[in-house]
Amino acid sequence: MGVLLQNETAGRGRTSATLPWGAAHGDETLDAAALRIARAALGTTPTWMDQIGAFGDGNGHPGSADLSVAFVGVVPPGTEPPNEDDARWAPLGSLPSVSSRHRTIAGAAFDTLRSRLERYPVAFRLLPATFTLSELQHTYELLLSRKLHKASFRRALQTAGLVQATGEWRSEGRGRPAQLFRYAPKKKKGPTRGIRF
Amino acid sequence: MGVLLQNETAGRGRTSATLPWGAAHGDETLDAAALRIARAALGTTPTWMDQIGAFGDGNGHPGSADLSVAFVGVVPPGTEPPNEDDARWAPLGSLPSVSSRHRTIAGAAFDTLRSRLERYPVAFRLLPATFTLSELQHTYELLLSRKLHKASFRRALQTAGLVQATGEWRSEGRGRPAQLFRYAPKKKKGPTRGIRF
DNA sequence: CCAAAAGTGTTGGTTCTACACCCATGG
DNA sequence: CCATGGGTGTAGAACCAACACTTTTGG
Repeated sequence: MGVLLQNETAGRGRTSATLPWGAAHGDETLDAAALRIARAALGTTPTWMDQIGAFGDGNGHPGSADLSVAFVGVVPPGTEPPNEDDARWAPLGSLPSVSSRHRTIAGAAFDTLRSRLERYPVAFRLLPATFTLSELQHTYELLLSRKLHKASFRRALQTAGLVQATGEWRSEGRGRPAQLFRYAPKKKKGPTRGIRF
Repeated sequence: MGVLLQNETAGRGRTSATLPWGAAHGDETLDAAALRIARAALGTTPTWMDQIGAFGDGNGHPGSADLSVAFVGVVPPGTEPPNEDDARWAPLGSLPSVSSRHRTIAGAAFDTLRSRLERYPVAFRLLPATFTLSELQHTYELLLSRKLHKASFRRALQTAGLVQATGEWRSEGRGRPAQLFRYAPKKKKGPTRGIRF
């Protein structure tokens, strides 16, 4: 679980880190601009993106663009940026030398991702095409920041009908090999769950 | 369930309707600007506000501010804008002569409100200080766009411990009078509910 | 054999939904 | 009395968390 940071030379040889950013062109939508910037920083297309929101603290001078429209995107693990000098993955917990606004945005990105997770199966976009159920569970545990019970997790997944067994097995070092699954949602009508206050 | 629209004179005596809007001052935060604009249009302070997001379709000329940062706010029913010539409530279903972006924003506002509802008790901000349980249920049904079962709704509310009976009763015409309640949440820890895919 | 990780069955408690019913009021 | 809406009890189903257990690999 990392955040992609870019190195910037801020004059006199000093470097600082920022989230990937850029200005929107005059004739493109916000989503298109975000996708373009993400691709440029990452070298590949994110498997999922969504807008977080607009951030502005009012500290800008008139005339300067004191407004950031932030987006979140995710990629499967192992994705590396094209050149390590310009961009690198940083752990979410410790973002070194990042402006306070970018720190706020990174936190909000995590919140947005988590809230989307409870409504759409975003977690699968964070995994390769085939994955083990333990990997899926660990992804959910990372995003939700809490441990999940193995049997309950698998039963809920079975009920939701979102994955399909491939028949392949992968040995992960020690222990019994795990079966690989792929994301294959069946359009099922959830019968409108209960209300939560 | 209405949307506050403002009348604007668009030259040559033609009028069009827009969502309340305004430019942000250089030295105020986005939230402060939204609050200021909402107060000006409404005559009173919304009981709840939150950002929806940024909207821009790339159709603007360079130099013009082709970006809208939208907010939702709610007020109890019966709130009337100061003068009916400038602003009025329009039903959400039929927004006459509103630009496509503002139509998009109005729809997104409803979605944002609904998604916040499932996480925070926003519905109470749409009601007066005291209300009947049926009014509360109807508010939830409006926001969720589905019927709720009366007994289940009240049981869930009881469990959540969010309301307090006032002891007052109100006769609503026909039928048995309904007891009035007030919003009085007790800090209770929900023991981390199950997972939903 | 042993440790480790995958995968499954069962059980008891909680929560939800739907039904049925009683209560109080206006007409 | 009756229609209407408020308010409550209960039973069956669905759900969930925890435990216990078996299976299969590497060392």
